Amino acid sequence: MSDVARVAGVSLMTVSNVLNGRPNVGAETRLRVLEVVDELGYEINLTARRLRTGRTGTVGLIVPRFDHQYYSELAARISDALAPEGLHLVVEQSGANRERELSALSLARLQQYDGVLLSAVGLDFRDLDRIHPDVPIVLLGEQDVPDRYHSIKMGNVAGARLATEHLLAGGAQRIAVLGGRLDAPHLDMASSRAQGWADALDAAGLDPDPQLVIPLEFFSIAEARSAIADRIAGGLAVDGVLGVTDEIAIGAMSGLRDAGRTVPDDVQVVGFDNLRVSEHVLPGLTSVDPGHDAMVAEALRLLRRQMEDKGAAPEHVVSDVALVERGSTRRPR
Amino acid sequence: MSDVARVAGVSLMTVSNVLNGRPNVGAETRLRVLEVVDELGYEINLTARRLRTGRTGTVGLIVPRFDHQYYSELAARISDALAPEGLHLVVEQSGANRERELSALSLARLQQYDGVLLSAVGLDFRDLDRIHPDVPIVLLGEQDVPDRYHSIKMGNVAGARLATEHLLAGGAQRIAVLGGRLDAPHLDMASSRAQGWADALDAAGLDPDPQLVIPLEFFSIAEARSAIADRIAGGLAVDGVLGVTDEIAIGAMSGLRDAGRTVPDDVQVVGFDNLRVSEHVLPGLTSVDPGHDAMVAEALRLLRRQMEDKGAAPEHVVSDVALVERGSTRRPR
DNA sequence: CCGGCGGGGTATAACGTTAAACCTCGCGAT
DNA sequence: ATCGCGAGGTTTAACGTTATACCCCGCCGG
Repeated sequence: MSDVARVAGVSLMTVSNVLNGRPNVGAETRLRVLEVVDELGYEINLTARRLRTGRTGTVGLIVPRFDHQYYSELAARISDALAPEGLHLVVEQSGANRERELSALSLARLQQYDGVLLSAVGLDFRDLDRIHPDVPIVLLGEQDVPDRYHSIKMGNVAGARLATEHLLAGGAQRIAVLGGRLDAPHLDMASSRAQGWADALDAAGLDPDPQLVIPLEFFSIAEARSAIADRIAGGLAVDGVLGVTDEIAIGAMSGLRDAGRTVPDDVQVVGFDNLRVSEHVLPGLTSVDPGHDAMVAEALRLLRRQMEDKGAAPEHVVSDVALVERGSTRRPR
Repeated sequence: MSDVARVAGVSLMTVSNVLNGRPNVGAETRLRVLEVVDELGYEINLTARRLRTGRTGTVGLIVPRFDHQYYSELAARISDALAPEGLHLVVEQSGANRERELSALSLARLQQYDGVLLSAVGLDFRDLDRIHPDVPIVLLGEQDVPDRYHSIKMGNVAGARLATEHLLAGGAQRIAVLGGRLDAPHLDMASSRAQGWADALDAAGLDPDPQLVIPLEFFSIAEARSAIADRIAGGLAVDGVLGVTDEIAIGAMSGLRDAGRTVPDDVQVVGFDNLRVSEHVLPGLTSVDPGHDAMVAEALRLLRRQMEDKGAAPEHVVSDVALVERGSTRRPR
């Protein structure tokens, strides 16, 4: 910048003023400066600007994995929603293991953003309590979180219940919850969706059979596929599967086919998340739609509120869920 | 940091030295400093460090869309590969439209990273020529790029040819290339894969029928699905489909089913990218594997080379492709 | 004719680090 | 006795911006 100033024969501040469109610069001067900028190929140093101003124009999104579709769709939605406001999204992967999660979460890293959207499944309360950043944060979450954070939660229990009721209405009696768990220390995604499943069965006067709760470690398609196929090969009787995510449900459909079952005639399948691809797999996957757009809109609203007013009182929003019926389940009779 | 220094009764530099594990700090002093750091909850300001040192420990990956699976899988792979080296990956979306692409590409933004992996489809030569950054860059690319950049290219032509030959071997005669185009100004992904298709047909003594080149705008599953269904409804005779990406091929399978065709009996389908999900759709999607791990490894090698030696001569690597056969195509007879 | 004011512009001091030079011991070798 | 040296530490000057205060000049109203 000082090179530009020298060549243009003005002061540093004038160059800065021109570049930032500030007033009190003469028209000729402005033109001359812009010319020199172009000529020298000068580009502003965002790091220095950030150090000086404290603003970055950048929002960070932290997700456990880039390659879980739910997160990549989320990232795309948020990025698109942020663009009109002149804000930029950058995405970081916190990773499966704790060490990397903590490193991504270190206050130091978070402070590089004007605001942070944190979608951290593995995270537990104590980690969150350790950090008390002055960066605006919104937790996008599946699990319960400390009250002092702003948060958007999915209607996990309600959605899983809706899905399970739909399976029951279609005639299913033995519904497995693939990827679920019942004994989690905190109410995380896997356990709250399993909870919705149990609630629906209870309400229907059925006993949730622990055998039908099939935990998964990585929540991947491949893992889900082999898990359900193995159980069936092991003699488990099943006529409905609630995948705790769409990816798991997609894996389940393949696994059921591996095991010689047809969907939806032998076994109905329903997923959770309503991913874009779910409409296009064969048969189309019935899924719980968590209201993506509303979640994103709310998340950004909470973020903006904090950016404008540091002391804004935490809000906790729970998104509405809805069931999207497709070919992997039978219409209620 | 100066607070820490004052409370610990040492100089700023000593605190800095402790925090960076530099020598020439006494054991007691080190301990005392660390205590105070903890007590005050001090966290280093990465922006200031970056301004001073010029290093960030961060690599940027710029992709057109987060929610195209190919890119999210790529991001995950790269992030995983970078972690052991103590480098951090952040991902930015350049977006579909030119304006946002240019903004993501502004030298200013790129300079925030120690290195940049650029996977920009929409980009044309002139954009790339405008920037001549001193940040190490590797182009991950589908299209031809200026020689002065380091680049990793997929074996697009070879892969598409392989796939088409496989369809021919399985007995297909009228093979559509969904998402392809032949008249592109530059050899981008869509046109180089279409080129491979044309090459294979030529070699087999068949005439590439322009009707069978079905261009797409967004390369989305939904678009592919309706495009193929519409063509078939319009009377197009087809017994093989080469989707230029796996997502397109997945859409094609749904569209074929919508049109009353079965896969692979009526129509064989093959994709390109070998996404994780492709193994698990029904039927399994035959796909061209572009050698993901090798590409990532090479990309990082080129990046490191530039980081270590600014003036390193540009290298251009083309990845090896391989066909992965699954249920969406017939075995050669 | 003077005071005030606004347009155009500049000088200076930060923002929070770290590289580099430098300082001061105490100790062992000469 | 002196020198060199290394361990432990400090001082200073950047890195590239921008906020703030300030300066100068011409013009307008009273």
